[in-house]
Amino acid sequence: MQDIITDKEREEKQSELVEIMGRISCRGGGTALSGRILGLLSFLDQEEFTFEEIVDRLKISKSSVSTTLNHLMESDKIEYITYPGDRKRYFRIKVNTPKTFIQSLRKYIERFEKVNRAALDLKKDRNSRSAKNIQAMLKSLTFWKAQMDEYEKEFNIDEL
Amino acid sequence: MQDIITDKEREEKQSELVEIMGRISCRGGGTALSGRILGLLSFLDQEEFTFEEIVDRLKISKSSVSTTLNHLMESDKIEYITYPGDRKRYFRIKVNTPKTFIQSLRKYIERFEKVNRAALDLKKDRNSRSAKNIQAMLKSLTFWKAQMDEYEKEFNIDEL
DNA sequence: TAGTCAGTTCGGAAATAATAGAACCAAACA
DNA sequence: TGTTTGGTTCTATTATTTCCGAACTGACTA
Repeated sequence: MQDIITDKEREEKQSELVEIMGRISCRGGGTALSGRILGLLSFLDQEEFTFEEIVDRLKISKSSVSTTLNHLMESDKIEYITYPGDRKRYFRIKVNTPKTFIQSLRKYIERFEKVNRAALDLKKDRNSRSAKNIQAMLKSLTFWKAQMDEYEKEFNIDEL
Repeated sequence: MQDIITDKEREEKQSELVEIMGRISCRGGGTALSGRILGLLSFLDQEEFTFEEIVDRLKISKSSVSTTLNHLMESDKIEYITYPGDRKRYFRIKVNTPKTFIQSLRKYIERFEKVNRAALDLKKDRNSRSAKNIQAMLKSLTFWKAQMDEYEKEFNIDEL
């Protein structure tokens, strides 16, 4: 049964989700603030927000918005567009963020793998408990890297 | 060509890796200290370490070691064993840690999925740019959850 | 040329997290 | 009974992160 919901109610609920995103984003490598900005650009019905709108709606300082927007652009999570005769930048989420998400995870995994491989090479006894554990770990890391390749193949959306 | 390496050199290199683990572990949800403890228990040739040995080797305070060891045990990364007539606890890494690693990731993904699904439900226009982006995201989250199931099946080592 | 607009940059305050220090405690033991 | 061993717990201290305010900048505009 579909509830009838007013636009105002809808927006309130959306704003709640924005706050939740802020909370989630702390884990997942981001600040509360970057999470809320991502939520705003993603969850509201409005598709593009100016700098000022973001400041007003989220009630965060211009400086924080400025630095956070730049981080989010650097990490390819958002982008902005402009309109002729309008100085403002209109920010919006960049489509298909998940790919970049995986890329940073891959980097982490690769680093981890490297250290563990080095540690294994230094082991006196490769059949020791801890050496075997490292081997098991490396095996599963290999699994995940393969899965990532799979993923990139499957979701390989055309880059801009 | 295999290099000949003395035990001393080996241990030095292993200790270096322990420090690197400390650095890596910051990302990956842990403290530098917990990373170093994991490295110590995992990378050295010695398989079991007492509380005191950890304190001495890593030069961190008893209190920090105590709390960190307890965290690591809670999150199933390490365990200890005892020997009759010896009060000391002998700490060692718990085999097959990777599984628990995936479990925490899964929890995060599920939370993220939930918020995004809620946001999608609140969208006025499901064909809007941001709505489509959410849909794409959800699709890839589904992919990863399936991959995790796959992983657990493949690496399903017998629980203690 | 002065003034506004749309931000950026710099310094620091506030909050939070990580680590240490010291006192404490329970079990074993002399 | 007092003392040592093997830790724990509670309270600082220190470091780091996050965020803000205020001053600044460069492009445009009146």
